[in-house]
Amino acid sequence: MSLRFALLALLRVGPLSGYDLQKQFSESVGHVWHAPDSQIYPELRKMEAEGLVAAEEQPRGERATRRVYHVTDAGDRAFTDWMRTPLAYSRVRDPAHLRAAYLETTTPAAARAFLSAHIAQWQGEIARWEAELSRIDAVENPMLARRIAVTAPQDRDRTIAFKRFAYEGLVERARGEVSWGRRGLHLMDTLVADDGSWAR
Amino acid sequence: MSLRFALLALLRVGPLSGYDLQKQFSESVGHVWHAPDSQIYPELRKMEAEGLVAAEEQPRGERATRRVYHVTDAGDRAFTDWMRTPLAYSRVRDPAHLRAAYLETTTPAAARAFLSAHIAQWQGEIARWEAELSRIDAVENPMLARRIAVTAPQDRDRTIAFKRFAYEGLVERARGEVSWGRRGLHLMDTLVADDGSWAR
DNA sequence: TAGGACATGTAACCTGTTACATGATTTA
DNA sequence: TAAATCATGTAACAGGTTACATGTCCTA
Repeated sequence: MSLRFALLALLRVGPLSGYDLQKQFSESVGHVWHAPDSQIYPELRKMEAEGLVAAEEQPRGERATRRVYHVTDAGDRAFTDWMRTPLAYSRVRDPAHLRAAYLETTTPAAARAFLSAHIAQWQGEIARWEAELSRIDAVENPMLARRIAVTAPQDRDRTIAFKRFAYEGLVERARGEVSWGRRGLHLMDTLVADDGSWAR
Repeated sequence: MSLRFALLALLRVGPLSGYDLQKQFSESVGHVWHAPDSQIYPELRKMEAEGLVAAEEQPRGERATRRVYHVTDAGDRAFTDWMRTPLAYSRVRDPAHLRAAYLETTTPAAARAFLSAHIAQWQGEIARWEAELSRIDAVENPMLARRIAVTAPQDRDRTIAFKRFAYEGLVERARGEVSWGRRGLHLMDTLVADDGSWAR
């Protein structure tokens, strides 16, 4: 549902081929909304069929062509309409918290392994998002640079401020996950120390 | 993928019919892993076909029957194996942060509406989870009470400790979302105050 | 001339959502 | 006898994952 809006957000900055889009995607919006290329190409075709984007076929060498997509008026309207529409929040479905609720059913070693992996997972995400934050500050991210280039000077700060805001939110959430995992490890220490019986 | 393990977690406490399971589900594991009944019934049939659960058909009145499911040895093994298996973390796909990254493309009113809705959404979740935490402390939740009843006394603290741990994690995350949303509203104030031009 | 980047997909499958569909039993 | 609750699903579709599939062009 959101994929097409992520794609529109990128294309609104300027036309891109499916291939370029997919590459830019993975190092910009992809940090917030992951999508593999096998999903991007068909989605672009669907959006084309619905008139949200239009493709211009460009010859590439002798035989090959590439399809360069741009946003149509209808696509632009779809994007701005979506931005005004309340978000549909999906119901919680969280494998990590599901498992956490039943850690007493496994061995202390498995419980600790789960918690350590959770911490490592989110530390990895923090590293990625913080790197992205530095790139935002330095306007090093190519998509952001292009976006800033086509943005009126008085609007640039806002553009950057919201990118920062979004990524800071992700980093904070990830930090929360890490500290939750650490609390879990402490909990393990107290539970195992209090009661030597827990080992299966 | 996780649905069957959520179901097994409940059934390990004792046999339940699909209907009872579905009711208990929504007020226990369902807080962590939502699933509608239209998903639960077919999943139980699939699990039965795979030998993870077995059903006993009980007559109900003159004509009707109900199928009461219990966990088989294979099902128990599947659950404990899953508890030992590293979790597969799925890639980030977060509509709220996606939208947040592009708030400069909409009106200040729409941006504020989005942030307020985000805050309200997570405050609602906090209320639900905190209520559940009180029920956990009072051992009022029927599934937890049954679970405690079949748990050896020295293991009860652990069982409760991990339920608390899981729900506390959810509450903390939700608090993070609320404070992120509030920061967003403050950001709006500074951006709109600094620059009267932002209104479309 | 070989390898890496460019370029674009299809197919099968799983998970989840939404809407629809039906009927029996119990209780007020 | 009507309403609530018990009881169990099916069907169609949307969205996402994984694996597979194919070929061109540029550059060292």
